[in-house]
Amino acid sequence: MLSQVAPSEDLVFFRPHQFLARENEQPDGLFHIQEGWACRYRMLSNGRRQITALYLPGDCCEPCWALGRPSTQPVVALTNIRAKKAPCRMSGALFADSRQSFWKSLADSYERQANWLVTLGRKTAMERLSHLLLELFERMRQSGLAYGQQCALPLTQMDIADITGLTPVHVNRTLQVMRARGLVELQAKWLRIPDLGILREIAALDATETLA
Amino acid sequence: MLSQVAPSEDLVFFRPHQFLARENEQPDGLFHIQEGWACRYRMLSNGRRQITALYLPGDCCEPCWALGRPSTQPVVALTNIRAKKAPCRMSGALFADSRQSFWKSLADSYERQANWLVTLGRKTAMERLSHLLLELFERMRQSGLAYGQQCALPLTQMDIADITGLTPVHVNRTLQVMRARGLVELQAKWLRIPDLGILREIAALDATETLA
DNA sequence: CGCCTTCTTGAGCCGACTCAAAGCTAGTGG
DNA sequence: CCACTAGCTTTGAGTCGGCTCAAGAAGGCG
Repeated sequence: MLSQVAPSEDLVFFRPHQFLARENEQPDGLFHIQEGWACRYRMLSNGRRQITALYLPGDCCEPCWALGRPSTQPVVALTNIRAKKAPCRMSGALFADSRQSFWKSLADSYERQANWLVTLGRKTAMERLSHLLLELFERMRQSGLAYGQQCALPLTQMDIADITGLTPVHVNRTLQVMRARGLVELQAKWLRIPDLGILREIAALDATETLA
Repeated sequence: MLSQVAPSEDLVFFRPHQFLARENEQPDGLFHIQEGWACRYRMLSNGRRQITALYLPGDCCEPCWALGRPSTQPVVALTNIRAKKAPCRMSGALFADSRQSFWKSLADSYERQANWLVTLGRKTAMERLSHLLLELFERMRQSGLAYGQQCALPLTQMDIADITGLTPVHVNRTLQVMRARGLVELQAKWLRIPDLGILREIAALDATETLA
């Protein structure tokens, strides 16, 4: 992957809670995440927080930056991260190679956001959690990081609460019900979904939602 | 803008409840809305509905279609609409003229979605309504369709409920409180905001949210 | 071992929901 | 001009899903 030039400054690393981008900052490059998870979020008064995007291995962070705007929400590492930094300019010659994949990641990201509007606006706690776990499993699977019915899931219940718009306490209680019903196994940052079809039904997902 | 060919078939009209696009359909063109309002939405079981985007006069419907995907959510007219249909292909010569404005509308739409994730996930009924009314006023103003502190707002309370993730009954009661406090005037499809600053505070909006 | 974060449990509360009915309003046709 | 209708708005009363506050248990790590 690294050419003979192999600019070592292309590879960047982050630790949990470190910022990949701050609010109102014009990022100087896109991150192609090779390992680790990050998220974009916004804080409100009262300490309320809402996570508005997750970046998993293989993801581009953040597609919208290439449209030439400052980042309006901070992006922070949730785990240790290894990423490759690419220049932001769409006109760049290097960038032309990955034009297709870039537009795909932008469209995916856009569609995921639209799906989450539906979930946050209209769904119950169990439907929200089912949506999240299915989406994460599916994204990990497409990156070749799922093993059978399982994958890593390095989120705390508080992170999950801030994605699903719930409180950590209610996430905990709802997950217990789901575990008791055999819908998911989730412990030690590891997720197993015994039956994707059943969980999809519970998530009240549209047949067309790809979760990719 | 229209060349000497001036194809009259570029102009299209819709009536309320008519579809601009259906689910899983590859739209053959983008609509530049000249007059009227439309929305994108998704239906769930139990008749639950969530609106995921609004298209106002001056808006491009739907930026994401140009990225070459079938529409995953239907788009329907909320009022009478007059629009201009443009070919979808980004490579088109005609399209190059409006490349800048297209990317701007895509980025705006993406950012509005991210802002609404925060509102639907973490905000109270009054904060949600304040966010919506401010955003609509601001968008109308930028299109030159606001007059002083007022603008048209051709939505029913049920539409508003489906945007804000509330029930029509609760929208009604919350609007009454807001009217009683002098925060907004809203009647006969007409909106007046006596004090934008106060409403912005109540909306719990981030200082960086442009609402454009 | 001690510290810190995360997870779990309990008890009480409240914002928003449901169900149901009545009052408006605008448009239609006689 | 008025009756009729359909859709929208308003009101009331009761319920509930998810929240808050608080404390304790279980990990993980130096």
